[in-house]
Parts: sequence; C-alpha cells; structure tokens
Amino acid sequence: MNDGRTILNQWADAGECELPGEGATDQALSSTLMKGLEILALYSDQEDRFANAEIARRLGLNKATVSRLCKTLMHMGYLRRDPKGNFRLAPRILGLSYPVMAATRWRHQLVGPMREIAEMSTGNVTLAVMSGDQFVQVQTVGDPVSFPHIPEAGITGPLHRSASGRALLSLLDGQELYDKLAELRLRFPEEFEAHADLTAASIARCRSEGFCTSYGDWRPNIVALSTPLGETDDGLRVALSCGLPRFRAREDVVENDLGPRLAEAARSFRMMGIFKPPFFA
Amino acid sequence: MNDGRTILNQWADAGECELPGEGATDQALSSTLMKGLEILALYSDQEDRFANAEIARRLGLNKATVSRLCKTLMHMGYLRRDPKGNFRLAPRILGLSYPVMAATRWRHQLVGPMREIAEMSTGNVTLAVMSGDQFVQVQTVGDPVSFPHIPEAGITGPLHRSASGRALLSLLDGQELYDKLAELRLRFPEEFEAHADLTAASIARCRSEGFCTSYGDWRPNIVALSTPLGETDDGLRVALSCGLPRFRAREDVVENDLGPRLAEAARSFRMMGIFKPPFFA
DNA sequence: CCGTCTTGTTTCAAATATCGTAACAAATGT
DNA sequence: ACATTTGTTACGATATTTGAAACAAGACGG
Repeated sequence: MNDGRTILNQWADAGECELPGEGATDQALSSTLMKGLEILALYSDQEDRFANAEIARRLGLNKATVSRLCKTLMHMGYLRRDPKGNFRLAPRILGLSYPVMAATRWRHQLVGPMREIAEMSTGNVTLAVMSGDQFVQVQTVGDPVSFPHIPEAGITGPLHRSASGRALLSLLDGQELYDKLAELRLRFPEEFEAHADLTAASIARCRSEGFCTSYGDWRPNIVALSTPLGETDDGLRVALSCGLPRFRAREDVVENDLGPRLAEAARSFRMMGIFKPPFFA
Repeated sequence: MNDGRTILNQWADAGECELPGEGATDQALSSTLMKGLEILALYSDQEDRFANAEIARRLGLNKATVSRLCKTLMHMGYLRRDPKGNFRLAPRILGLSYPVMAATRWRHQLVGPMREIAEMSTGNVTLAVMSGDQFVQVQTVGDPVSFPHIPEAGITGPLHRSASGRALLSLLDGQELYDKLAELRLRFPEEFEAHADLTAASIARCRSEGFCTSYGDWRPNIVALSTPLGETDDGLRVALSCGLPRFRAREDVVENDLGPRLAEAARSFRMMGIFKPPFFA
C-alpha cells in the first residue's frame, strides 16, 4: 500500500531468520522423530481416522515405514486401531497435554468473567497463548452448538491471519516482533504478503485501542475480536478473544460496542496480577 | 488368598500376551521415535522443566542425542526453551489432543449432573476412558484447590490400581478382560500381584453393586469411588468417578451413601443414549 | 464359492540416519 | 580471571531405518 512495500515487510526485514539449509534434509534434525510426530499431527476434528496407505500418501512415506511408525506409536499408547483397522488417536495423547494444562491454573480465575462476555456477545470467548508460529487456545467458554467447529482447548491457528494471533503479536516488542515476523514470512511467504497490511493495522490497533477485529481471515464464517492480555511469569503470552458466527455479527456493534468492551475487560483482567502488563499499556 | 493363586491371576492366565523378545531392542519398533516421545512423557505437573543433562540421565541417553532430539522437538513446536535454557513443553502440544477432545462431545451433556454430584459429595467428579493399560481423565468437575494434584483433563493413571481403572476393567467381557489383565501383569508384575485381590473384588462389585471404591490405592491421600458407564459408539470405554481427600471421607458414608448414589447417577447417565450399556447391566 | 484386488505386515540386504567421542562454546561460580 | 559445569556441533563408525518384494488377510465381484 505504501509505495509497494508494506510496513509489516519492513518490520520482518529487521528480523533475523536463517534460510533453511538449501531445502536439504537438515542433518541436525531427527527425521524419524519428525515423521512420527507428523503422523500424530495429521489428525483433526474433521479427520479422526486414517488407513496406513492414506498416511503414507499424505506424508510421502513408504507404507512399510508407516506400518513401523504406527506400530511404535501404538506401542507407546498414542495411537489405537479401530474395528475397521484404521489408525486413530488414543485418549492417552491427552496425557502429554496435562502438564501444560496444569501449569495454566490462572485461567480458572478468568472463566467467570469470560462467561459474562460470552453471554453479552452471544459468542465464544477464548484464551489463546502464543506457541511458535501459532496461537493455541487454552480455555474456551460459550455455547458449542452454534459454531462450525468444536470449541475446545487445543485449537491452533495462524499468528498472522487471525485476531487472536495478531493480538498476541502486538505483545512482542521491538526485535522480538521483527524476528517473529521474519519467521512467519519465511514459513508462509504468500499468506504473509496477502495479510500483511491487515496484520500491521491490527497490531497497531491493539496497542492504541486495545483490541483488533478479523472478518473471516481465519475461519471464513467467523468474525473475531481479540485483545492482548500480557505475559505470565513463566513466559506465556496471552490474548483474550471473542468469536461470532458471521451472520450474527453486525459490524458497527463489533467495532463500537463489543471491541471497547473486550478492551475494558482486558484492563480489568490485567489488574488480577496474573500478567505482566504489555509494554504499551 | 485362595490357595495361593488369586482369581485375578487365573483370569490373566487365560489372556494371550507375548513375552517381549528377550529384552532385545524390538527391531520392529522405531527406537528414535520412542526416545523422542519419552522425552515429552517425562513432564508432569510436578516437573515442568528439564535440563539436557537431566533428560539424558533419566532416559539413559547420551547428551548429544538428547540435544538433537530436543532440537527436533523444538523445531516441531512441542518443546520450548525458557530463559534459563531449560526445556519446557510448548502449549502447541495441546494441538495433538484437540482431535480427541473434539471427538468426545458427549461429555458436555454430563457436566451438569456431574457438578451436582461434586457438590453433594464435596469432591471431584471425573470422566475417565480406557487407553491401553491406563485410564485417562477426559472431564473434571469440582473445586481444584482442595486437592494435592491439579484436576484437569489429561490425568492418567493405572488400570489395576485405581477405582477408575477397575471400573473400566469391569466393562471388559470374557477374553477381552483376560487379555488386558495378562498385559497388565506383564507390564507391572509386582504391582499387579500386590493389588490382585482388591482389583478382582472391585471388578466383581462394579458388576453386582454398580460401583467400587479405593482407599488411597492410587493417590495415597485420595479416597475414590467409580462406576462403569459403558462404551461409546467409537469404542471408548467410560467410567464416572468421584474423588475425596482422605481426611474428609468417612468410610460408612462412602460405602453406604456416596457409592449407591454414584451407581444411581450412572444408571441415569446410561439412559441418555451415549453409551452402549455394559454386558452385565 | 473361488479367483482377483486391495491393503497391511514382515523380511532382508542396502543405504543412510543416528550415535558417541571429542572438541568447542557459553554460562556459572569461586 | 580461572576453573567448572553444561549444552551444541563435527565427524567417523555403526546400528537403525528404509524400500522392494514376498507374504498374509480381507474385500469384492462374478
């Protein structure tokens, strides 16, 4: 928009981020472990079972390899076979998450106020934390039925293409932000460009007005608002977000009523002593 | 107790379970993947950070190996470094759990009634599913503060040494039960023996009276009751349990009041059409 | 019912990714 | 500043992983 070079790209330029070593298989990384984890990461709420051949096709692996990896994952208890012979995630996988859930006890204090916001907005209210190049929802409040997806802790999404993600980015200061943006641009070149201006504007707005909005940037049918909360003492950056089905979201209400209310809620959440306040607040 | 051979051992004898191939590294399993997963499994609510050397020590690995594996896990987004250089779980790990959480939507219908039981008993109420040789809690209701541990979805525990586990075992019929017991005896020989009679009695009681109890078998300071609910259509076996701090649990109340009430609750839960009723009900 | 597909597991030798030593780098502590 | 501890990187030896092919087990269709 501004002479062909967005401000976000300028920021990203300022970040350090090595190029991946010529597309070659990074010899410092354990490829077998990666393949195994990629199998687990294949699953979603949409696809809860896979045949051996399907896993092999998606990951570009030999079916014999998949067979052995899945056998290992079953042995470890993270995969199970259903009656039809498909591989499914085993509930045991929740055990890996438990330490993280247990470490975020502070969210229990927030569910009450979150519930009020959910009722007020007739939407979903979530807490999201930054993890690498994604956000991860750690707490969800609201009515599960009226949404196209299933709101639960564990939902992940892109930092640069969602309200939650942008609110989280707004918490990063100076070089940290530049580095993260450089990483994102490296990982998703085309997407990053496509959303660059919106992302830059949202980050700025979070810092000035205390919230940002997104109209289907991430989930096409969801209008979302988000506000940065701050950083916990163990280094987790947290945002508070609200999502509405598009048909139920009137833009003027979102911008002039819900947004300011969410920002106000964030201010009161920050008084609880859980979060180190953001540098701009 | 009965001429030196417990009934549970007789059951376990009837189960098929190969011996592990002479302690040799099972060549059909991917050792690198196992090591990586073992690193992730090291974490708990008690220990949320590890130094490289500590991981190496616990798993008996070379520190160079640990370095490479952790680098890989960080690259995948499941591990992060804290300011002191320790390895911590990254929130991204929750993303692996999400598909399982999303698949157990039925639990939302149960939280209301569960909350009533929690209030009535002044304890914690949980839903647990069987996964391999463990149970996994998928839903928790109650007051987190009065417990020595942090009640959250994802807590795992032993099938043969807990009320929840025994209630789940009671759902297995015939050969399936024998196989599972044989597996458990193979995996935990000494523990299995130590708890064999209690486990057998609890399974029998679940089938006749609809519940079983445990006085510190798993967590020393927790008295627990559990009742089998049944099997969901995607093959998950579910139990409903209630836990109380020991000092607050009067045995006669547990046995004669709470137990029957829990069994009664289970009966009403089974009317909701979520579970295929157990073979003995 | 039998042959024909399809799909998954196992075997085995070849290939290559992993391991451990040792050197290096960094941080910690005295 | 030096000694000590701890984590990462390089590199050759080695053990693990890989993929082809054979095998086993169902599923399908005539």
